[in-house]
Amino acid sequence: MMRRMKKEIPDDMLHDDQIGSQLNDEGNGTSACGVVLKKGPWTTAEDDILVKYVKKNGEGNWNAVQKQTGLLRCGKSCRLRWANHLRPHLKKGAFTEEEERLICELHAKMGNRWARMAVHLPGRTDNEIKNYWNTRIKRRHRAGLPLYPPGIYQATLNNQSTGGVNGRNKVHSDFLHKKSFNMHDTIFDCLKDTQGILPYSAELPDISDYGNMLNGFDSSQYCSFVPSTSSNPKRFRESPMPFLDFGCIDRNGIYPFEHVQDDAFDKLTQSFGVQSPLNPGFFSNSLSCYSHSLKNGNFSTSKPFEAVKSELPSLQYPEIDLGSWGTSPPHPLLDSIDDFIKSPTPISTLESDCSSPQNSGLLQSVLHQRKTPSSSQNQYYDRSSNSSTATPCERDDLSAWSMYEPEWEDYADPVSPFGASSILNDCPAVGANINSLDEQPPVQTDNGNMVKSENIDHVWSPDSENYITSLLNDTRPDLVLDSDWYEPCSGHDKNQSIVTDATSMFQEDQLATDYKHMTAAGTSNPSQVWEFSSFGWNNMPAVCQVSDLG
DNA sequence: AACTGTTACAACCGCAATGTA
DNA sequence: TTACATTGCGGTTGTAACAGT
Repeated sequence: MMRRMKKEIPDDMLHDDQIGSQLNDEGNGTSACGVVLKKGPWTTAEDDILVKYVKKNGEGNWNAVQKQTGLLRCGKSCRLRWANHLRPHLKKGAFTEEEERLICELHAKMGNRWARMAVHLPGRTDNEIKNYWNTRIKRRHRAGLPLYPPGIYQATLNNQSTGGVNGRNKVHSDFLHKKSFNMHDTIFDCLKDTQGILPYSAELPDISDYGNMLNGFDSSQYCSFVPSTSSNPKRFRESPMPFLDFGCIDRNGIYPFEHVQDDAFDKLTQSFGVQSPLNPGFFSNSLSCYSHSLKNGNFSTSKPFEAVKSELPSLQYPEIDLGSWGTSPPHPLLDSIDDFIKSPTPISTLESDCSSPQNSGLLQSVLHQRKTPSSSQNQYYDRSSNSSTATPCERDDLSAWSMYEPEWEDYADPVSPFGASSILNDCPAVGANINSLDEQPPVQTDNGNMVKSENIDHVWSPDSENYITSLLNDTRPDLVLDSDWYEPCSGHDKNQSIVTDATSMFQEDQLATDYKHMTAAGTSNPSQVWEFSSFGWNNMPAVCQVSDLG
């Protein structure tokens, strides 16, 4: 990676506008003593002051720096400067190949948890890693390459599948994580106004990622997603998904979806200025599917919404940390999905209205699409027949992961889920070397400069059926009781029905397309690019996380 | 040489978590 | 228990340096 050394800025080169305009921790650009604080690049003199202070007083109490030294920097800025530049044993310079590989692996596990990643890279700061990764994202996006090197994804899956008793649910959790649910705030606002209630957030499917999923299957694009309008994902985690007023839930815990108020969707549509798939018909019909399914399935004695939640295409619940399902705020509709999965209720009775040929289920639809020779993407995903025999356990060299094995559960990331299409698109090629960074080494240009290029020839080609099967086996072995669970009339009606019911509402490509348009129209910022086919490049979720650090 | 686009880096911002009086 | 301060984190932005045209 090309590195540049930034010039140190002498004291007298700072402009006036770099002084005092910063909002410090007190929020007014001044210190507690009313001193106008400076912002912008640090000077060597300031560094010296800070270093001396830390040597004398140790780290911490950063707000005291200004008070004791007169340094016109807020405590936060001092801490950052020290942590990222001044503290000893910082490793400067380009990342080594080993470090780059490690970052990829760590990101696959942790997502955008830079600070935790930095722990594994001595001398490197979270900021460095973050910058590196963001640059990598742009670079690879531009090159049309998958973000993760081959082997990362599957190895991660393998690890999580064997990484502990908690792996199952936690992986599932990541799979569904809300971070990938980035819907314009307007949705929340208008619905909140209408519904007046912000129901538990976990029940609603992530429409955006159903779109992602569909498009993800369909697209060779590696990833993309709807950008959040909130700059802080933590905020988004808290954003409920108030599509429904669960105050209407009946005493059996079943939500009568017919009660979804149409005007809520009208508002929603209006907010985006387009006719959207989020129209009343869409939701009421789709949700009614669930309702009927649940009712028909005699879910009243179980916890229907958990079932729905879990059996949606394992993809999106706005805020779910399966690792903490047991500790989530109690909701009458939420409990362990396993209760449902293990329910003695004959699954045949769960056949819903959605199980019509027209609504045969997202996964089935996707699989069918994959099987269709005319699929525009088949070329891309086709791979040798022997690849289809590969199982997660057979794939890749997992040695690179061994060092993290004991820590798997430490890196469950409720923030960085499996992305729907990320999962499906990021599948490494069979036999790919996990140690490969999927990048070409720097190429020397005519003038001798080294330019890092992308290997555009690399193709990740998951086998749809085996891949999804292994995926679900890895993520929800309790769900996928057999590898051919998705096969119609395979005798595994239960599983199929579950998935079918859960995914039927989003199985139409047009829906995803419409919603894509809707979201695009909904942004107030014309320059903001809304991508829908999968995850966004500037906010790539982890390939997987297993559990939360807690 | 001028311009444009990209990269790498530094720093800021807002928020949440944690600590403390 | 609560209010406030501090710390930590991740996203975003700004910009210098560089590459290509």
